[in-house]
Amino acid sequence: MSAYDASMTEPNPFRVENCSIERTLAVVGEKWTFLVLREAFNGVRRFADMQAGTGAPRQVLSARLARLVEEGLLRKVPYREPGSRRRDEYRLTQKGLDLYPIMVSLMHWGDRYEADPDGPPVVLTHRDCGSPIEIALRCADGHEVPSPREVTPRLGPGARLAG
Amino acid sequence: MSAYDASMTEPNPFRVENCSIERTLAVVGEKWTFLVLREAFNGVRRFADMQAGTGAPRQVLSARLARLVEEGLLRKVPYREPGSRRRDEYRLTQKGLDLYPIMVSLMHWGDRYEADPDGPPVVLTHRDCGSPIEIALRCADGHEVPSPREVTPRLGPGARLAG
DNA sequence: CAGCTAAGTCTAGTTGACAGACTCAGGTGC
DNA sequence: GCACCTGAGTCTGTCAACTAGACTTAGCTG
Repeated sequence: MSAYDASMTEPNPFRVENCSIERTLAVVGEKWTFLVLREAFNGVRRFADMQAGTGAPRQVLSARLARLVEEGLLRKVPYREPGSRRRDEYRLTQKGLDLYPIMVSLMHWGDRYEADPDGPPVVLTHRDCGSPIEIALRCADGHEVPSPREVTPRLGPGARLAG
Repeated sequence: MSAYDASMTEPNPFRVENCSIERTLAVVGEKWTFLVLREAFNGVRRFADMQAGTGAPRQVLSARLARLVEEGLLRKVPYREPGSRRRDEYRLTQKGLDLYPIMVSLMHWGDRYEADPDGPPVVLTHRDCGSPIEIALRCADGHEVPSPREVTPRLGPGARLAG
């Protein structure tokens, strides 16, 4: 997947029927799910707080939480406030935590193109030194890869070409 | 936005009403749009090819293309095959191209957690040296930041706290 | 048992996706 | 000028998901 020359009969010779992006989208590729995940990354764990943070209708939130638990991105952890019944919180699993680069990328693009004129509302910083966080594309040899144009797709071991 | 300690009254002190993630999601936060963008990054430009690659119903595709043009992520470029009328192709703008880290992150997460047992279907490589592409989180001082737990959010210049 | 409250579930109306068919609009050949 | 062509839409009725608001559930406490 890169910006690619279209002077071929098949516009995309890397069109696979088991595309990983599409697999990811099947799990998280819609607004409410992303917002739930955003809340989870912000440490929000309880239903009511998730609802306040996302603005999702309860039915939508309930369904998304159940789905994310089922898919293994969130797990339920029981808790009980004094005076209340036992309830569950929702916490990110490692599988869920590994979505972090996606969330940061979404934020940075929004910071750049959709933020208010005052600038970004939240800045992510390195806990140890305080410098802002960046997302970098590089190759395994350590080269910087600043643009999609310097990326060449290759068919991988699991490639199944589509019609 | 990081994995955060929840032992406070406000579960998320960085809850802003102008969240950049949410701004991004308002533009691209649903399946069909991402699939259109995937095709665009793969060099697919024409309606019929977009449709073949995404599987989107024509009405959905037409609406998404129009929206992406309106939002400035795609632009229309006229073309004409001999024997045919003038038509438009759809190409990524810089604004659209800057979504690349999101697309790569989606792919990598899918490669890791949702791919077939044979492995990823497509591997992105550095054009100049052939090594696989990676996404790295680091800070502006050059430190590696391997986990959300090493990230500290701060309110930015545009922060508008939510209720 | 009544009251409480967080986390769901329900319901009728609205909106968007969907499959399939139809239309449109320039180019070409007759 | 007309018929044919074809890629890019547009239309339509059905189905699925979202939505706002209300209601229910299920443990705990007094």
